[in-house]
Amino acid sequence: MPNKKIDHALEDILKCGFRKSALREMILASIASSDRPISAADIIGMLAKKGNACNKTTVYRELETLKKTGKIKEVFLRNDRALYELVGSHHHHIVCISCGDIRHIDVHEPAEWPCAGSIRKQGFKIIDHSLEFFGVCGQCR
Amino acid sequence: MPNKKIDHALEDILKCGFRKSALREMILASIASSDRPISAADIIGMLAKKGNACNKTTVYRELETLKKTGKIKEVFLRNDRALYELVGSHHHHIVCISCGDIRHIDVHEPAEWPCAGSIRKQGFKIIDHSLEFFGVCGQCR
DNA sequence: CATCATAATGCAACTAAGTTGCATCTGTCA
DNA sequence: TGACAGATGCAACTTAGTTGCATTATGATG
Repeated sequence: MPNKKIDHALEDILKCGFRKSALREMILASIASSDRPISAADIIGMLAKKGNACNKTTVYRELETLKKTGKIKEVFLRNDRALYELVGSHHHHIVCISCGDIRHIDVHEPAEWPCAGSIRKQGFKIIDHSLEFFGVCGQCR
Repeated sequence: MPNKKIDHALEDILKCGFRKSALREMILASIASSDRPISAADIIGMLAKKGNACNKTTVYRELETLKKTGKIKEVFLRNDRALYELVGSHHHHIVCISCGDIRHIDVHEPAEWPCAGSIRKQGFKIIDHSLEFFGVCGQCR
């Protein structure tokens, strides 16, 4: 199944001086196919299941490249492992503190947070923000 | 310097079936004395500087106890290490993606987030939330 | 289309955060 | 004050992530 979004991202990566490779495409596709942020271990597992065993070093380095080129972002939802998701529509998450399940949610946010002015006054340049809700999901209650 | 807040927390911990100990008090005091979330390694370093060398296992176990008894909370601001702060006034953070510096900020939030209703409708019980701003601090610009 | 610089990949060894089992010590309470 | 259970330290372990090095493959250029 061809994916325009992924193809476009790969072209863009090419312009940054990186190359196209089957593995790069598969790793990007894994992240794109998931409806929640996934870890390096998740990616290795997904590729292995499709018969594409892949070294963990390669995955970690690839995640670094995709991050540098702005294709994916790292999200901080638990400390034991890094999670990654496609950069795209801005959204937030609900995290179950019991089973660890993570889902996307849409939040109507103010165009400008009330605190943004005072943060800027400290000389801090805001690049991104996160808003996450922690609790117990329906399954775990 | 005696600290009422810490003494009260220790009394409360006692009621939970745990005991008072010099180390427990020092670890709690370390966290309380910092104006930003700190890591297990930070705590070990702070205690060592005061001449109170302490095993890392003890620190990790203590952090677990303090978390269970609701005295501290773990915050998710970077994946490479867990950070802890005192439970108390609800607040948020600004995180410098260049130097890693983390500071508290006060945010005027809505009493109820617009999305809270739809999250609850999914059967998810919200216990806590986080709102963090990532960017570049004045020092790093 | 052949060449070549450089990016991509894998492997093994390593680092560092955090965990576990076990022996010993100590605070609390009857 | 004696005993039980929690607190502590130590060593060994687990696991996410990193690094150095050798090999392979991509794509720009002539």
